[in-house]
Amino acid sequence: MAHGSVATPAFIPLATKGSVRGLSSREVAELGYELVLGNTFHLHLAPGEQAIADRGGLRRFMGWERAIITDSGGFQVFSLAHGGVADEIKGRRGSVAGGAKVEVSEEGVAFQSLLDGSSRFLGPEESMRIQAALDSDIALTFDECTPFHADRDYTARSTERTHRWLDRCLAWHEAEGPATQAIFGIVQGGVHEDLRRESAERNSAAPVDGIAIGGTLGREKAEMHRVLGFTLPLLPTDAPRHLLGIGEIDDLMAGIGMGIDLFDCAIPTRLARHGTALAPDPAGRFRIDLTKSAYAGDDSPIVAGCACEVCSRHSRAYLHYLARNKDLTGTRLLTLHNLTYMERLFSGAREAIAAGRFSVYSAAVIDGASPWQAQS
RNA sequence: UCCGGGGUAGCUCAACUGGAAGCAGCGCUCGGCCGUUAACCGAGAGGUUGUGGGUUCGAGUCCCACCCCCGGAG
Repeated sequence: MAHGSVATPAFIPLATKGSVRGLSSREVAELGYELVLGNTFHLHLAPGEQAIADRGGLRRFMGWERAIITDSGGFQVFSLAHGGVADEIKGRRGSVAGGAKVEVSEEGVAFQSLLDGSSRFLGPEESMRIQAALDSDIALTFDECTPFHADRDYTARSTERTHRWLDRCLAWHEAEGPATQAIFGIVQGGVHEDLRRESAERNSAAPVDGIAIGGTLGREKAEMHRVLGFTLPLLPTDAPRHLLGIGEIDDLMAGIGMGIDLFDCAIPTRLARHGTALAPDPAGRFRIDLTKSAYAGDDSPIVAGCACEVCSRHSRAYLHYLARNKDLTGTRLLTLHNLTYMERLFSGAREAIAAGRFSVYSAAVIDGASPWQAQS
């Protein structure tokens, strides 16, 4: 890649709107990350791709010297219609009303801007043009994220359309896109094996540099594992595989075990802003909610033995106090811890893989060992 | 001491001329958060309306006394 290599498997922090929320780009680099994910949709609405291009592209704009991958915006447009994306994609009924007008056609997606209500349109060519202007190292093709509640017939037609969009993205990129920019296709198909197979074959046959897996992966973790289980073997082994949006620790271990190279997720940064720290606690879903009053007098660090700045200097009591007060310093500290923890988890996985003992490492992590404990 | 204003949920406050005490904000407790509409969202608990009398079918609302708080005057 033009701006550095990425050791895999890797976790990719989200910089949706051009920043890893709460941290400076220098801090993110110092944590060891080599790739962050920006978003076409958000950056198009504000400040606009032209403004970013005028400032030398997204990397220079946000002061990040390493590589950037940009999501195509398909998922975001989808979220406009469905409101609570997580609820919809996992088959729950969303609590937040969607409401925004979104019309999907063969051409692309017409919608109203959340910022000013203006009419907007995003299609394969627009998405690729914007990603070219952002000058990301890796662009994702424009797709429709199939909802859990879509029936098989809709999912089939949607996936077919996403494939036609894939061709249009590649055509635009070949004609006008930056030669240095890599392209990842996206496998859709919902939870249906035959549709996933068709989509995997379609993407594998296309001249892409990597393949991402998107769309709903089912309601339960077991179903996600099932879908990944029959999808991954269909992908070429010589190109990076990116599982979009998945980031709970047990799922990451499972995904790495199945051969996924890249993961991006809002969890470490969002949970941090909501007062929750990542921790080696399977019973607590690998989270510790520091806003709970139980931590008001807890002098221990978030995770004993964690070498991060936060755990080496601050107590749970202090972080509890900061979180209760919605103090920005608390937000930053928890973000630093969570991203440090996630990177430790992945560097541990890389070492374990190199040593041929990933299954042991993974089992230990899922069983409640910290990354450094699982390594030994 | 006098005049005025005020005591309703843990806090700050709602409740037209007396008619079932509030979808109130904050806080608290619990849930949620997975290609970020998210420093966010949802649910719940919580009141003998300062105290004691009185009028009334009915009083947070009116009357009397007292206790606190705020402002002003002496």
